Amino acid sequence: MSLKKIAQMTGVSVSTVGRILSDPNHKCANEEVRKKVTDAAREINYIPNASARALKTGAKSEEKIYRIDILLTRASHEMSDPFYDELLMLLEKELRSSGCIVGNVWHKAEFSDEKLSRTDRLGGLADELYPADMPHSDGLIIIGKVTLKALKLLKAKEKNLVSINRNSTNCETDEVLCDGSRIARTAVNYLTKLGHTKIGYVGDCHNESRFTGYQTAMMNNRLTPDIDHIFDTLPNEEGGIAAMEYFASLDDPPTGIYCANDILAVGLLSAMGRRRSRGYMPSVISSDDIETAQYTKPMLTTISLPKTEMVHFALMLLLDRIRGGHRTVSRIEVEGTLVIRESCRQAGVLNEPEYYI
Amino acid sequence: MSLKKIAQMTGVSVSTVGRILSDPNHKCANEEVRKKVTDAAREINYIPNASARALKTGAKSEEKIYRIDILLTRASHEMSDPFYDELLMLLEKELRSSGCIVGNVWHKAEFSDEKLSRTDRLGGLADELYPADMPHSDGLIIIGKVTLKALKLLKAKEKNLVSINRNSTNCETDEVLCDGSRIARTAVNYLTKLGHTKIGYVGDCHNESRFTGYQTAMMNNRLTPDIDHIFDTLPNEEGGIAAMEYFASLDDPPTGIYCANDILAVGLLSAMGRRRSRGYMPSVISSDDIETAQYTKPMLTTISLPKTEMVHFALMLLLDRIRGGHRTVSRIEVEGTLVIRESCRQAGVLNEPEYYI
DNA sequence: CCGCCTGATGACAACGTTATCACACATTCT
DNA sequence: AGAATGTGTGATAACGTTGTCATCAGGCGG
Repeated sequence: MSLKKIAQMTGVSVSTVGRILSDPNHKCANEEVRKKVTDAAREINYIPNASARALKTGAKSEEKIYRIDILLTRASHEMSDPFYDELLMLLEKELRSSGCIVGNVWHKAEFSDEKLSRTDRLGGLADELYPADMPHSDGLIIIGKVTLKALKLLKAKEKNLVSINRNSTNCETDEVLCDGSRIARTAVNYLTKLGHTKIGYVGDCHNESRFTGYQTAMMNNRLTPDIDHIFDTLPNEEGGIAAMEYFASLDDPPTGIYCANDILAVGLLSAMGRRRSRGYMPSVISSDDIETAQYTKPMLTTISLPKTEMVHFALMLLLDRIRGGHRTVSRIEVEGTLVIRESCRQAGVLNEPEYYI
Repeated sequence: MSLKKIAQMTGVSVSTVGRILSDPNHKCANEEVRKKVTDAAREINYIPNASARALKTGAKSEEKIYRIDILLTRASHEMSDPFYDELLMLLEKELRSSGCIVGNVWHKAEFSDEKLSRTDRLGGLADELYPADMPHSDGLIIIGKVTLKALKLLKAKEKNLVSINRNSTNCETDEVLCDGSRIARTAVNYLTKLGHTKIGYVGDCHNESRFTGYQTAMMNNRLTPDIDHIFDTLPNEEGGIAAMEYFASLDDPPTGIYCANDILAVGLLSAMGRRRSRGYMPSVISSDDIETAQYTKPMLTTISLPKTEMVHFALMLLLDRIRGGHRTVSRIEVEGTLVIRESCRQAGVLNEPEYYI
């Protein structure tokens, strides 16, 4: 399979074999040796190694190695949410193991914060990411939400881009997403299957598909959500704590609570631990499945988003676009999976006190 | 441009640089060294030499050739719709050009016809496709609708499968689809942009996302569809003809008509040709973009489904599943594109009579 | 005869990367 | 304390090819 092999077969040097087989003109060697070598080459069906040849000659490689940039954006209230960091980590891993190299990694809030989205500010940032003179990377993967304006500015600079997000679609770029509504429904359905009828919601109530999912799931189960059981808050740990304190103060609190994301539930559970004397220990379910969900007390039952697959698909979509496999805007939708741990109990059964030390 | 260069810049060995830059896990080196190296790499815009890498690692680069089966199903009323045949043709082409082998190609109605979906009948068909002793292909691509029961039986026999469809999701398997509702909205929006306010619908009105899309688009444009302008029919050529005859008989017919698919529009246009004496020549738009849409008179304006990309993605999804790239059910959604030909005119302007010879 | 050219050949060093080994050093266990 | 384990490194050897050089034989003119 190599020049060396042929050299051994014929008893001549590697140099001679290489010379004979690579020179198109039949002028470079003794006729007798040449025949011996070409015969041997034919016999073992010799195919020159393109990589080695390219390496030596410095020519273009057969398979290009792509350089991919990453932009991680989050709104200011999402700063504490580890979900994005986990995605980022997995994405870098995926890039490397797919033979790509990680270019610039930006971590910015300005692109997703509405209040900062004045065009000039955004233009400045887009220029910062892609200065006129700098050589481009081959593509950009955006994690998190980006305002429409910012997206258009970015798209003007870099047309190979794909975004990964918890949910919601922007319809402007290739995108990997999870149907937030479906996720919420799965969560609520699980609570009802456990017998819960008074099911609360904690999280953002505006422009949040998980909230609408909660509503439809309640409706489908013929339950009408008590207005007092809906706690509208920014999705962070403090919000969870506040929600717990609020619910515990109610005369008729929900027995099951769906938190729009894990970090809310983490806050809620920690508050529950501190308040265990009150005896109010509702079942809690959320969605995302961040790392810490395995280490709460009780361990958090949640709808797990397939983070590994999300970054996998994002790269797949991006590479396909770079290579010209598709041209129209495309979306990949993945599904969440219910991961049952400890934080949900049958209705009427309190969570075990020993969890809350 | 090489590891050596970076090694010189940072003062560490080539080995360390290589290890840091190619190891997917962040765990292989001192954090300080790692930062120094990655920074230097970024600075000189390092791109690994693919040839060298392939040379070193890719000595064993034999790519498996997969054998893929195809199942084309259609309901009895869809038999005349060439959309599926075009998908099939493109899919076979895509398979071949991707180095796959086309296995069995079945063309069956039984799997999608509800009335035939008795379990024993379906079990028999699933057995026919996959007899117990026959060696499996590597995967199956389904074009068209399949009843849920049939899908489950098939899935039991062949777990690598993906389905391609006009719209609607089954949530059971990997799937490539087009949002029917969005397509209908694009079509209706185009008609309103041309000034039409009396917009009719021709097609299936039950369980058809294109119909709901028509309705929401009308609502969004503050138009209330006249009940007389909605023609409920099976989506075939006869239905289009019948619709035309029906609309022409109305005192106040729609000036623009959205047909749920091209084959309806083809029928409608042919009827319009024969009836031109009546002088009723509405704008007509539909969706799918089958081949014949280019050859009607007038040429059909339609929302084109990216058929090539659909089959491309179907194979991509299937191969990724076969190779273990993802495990949860995933969906790829593609978008239709408005293709403006001749069949839509400004409101108030009749279609040119010369089109209808 | 010597020196010079020519043509054929082999030895060897690159190309840039990754894999293997060995070493130094820190940590833990017996 | 000493041994066993684990960590971060660097030196080095491949991978298959091509380019550079040295060698060697033979032929030529001087």
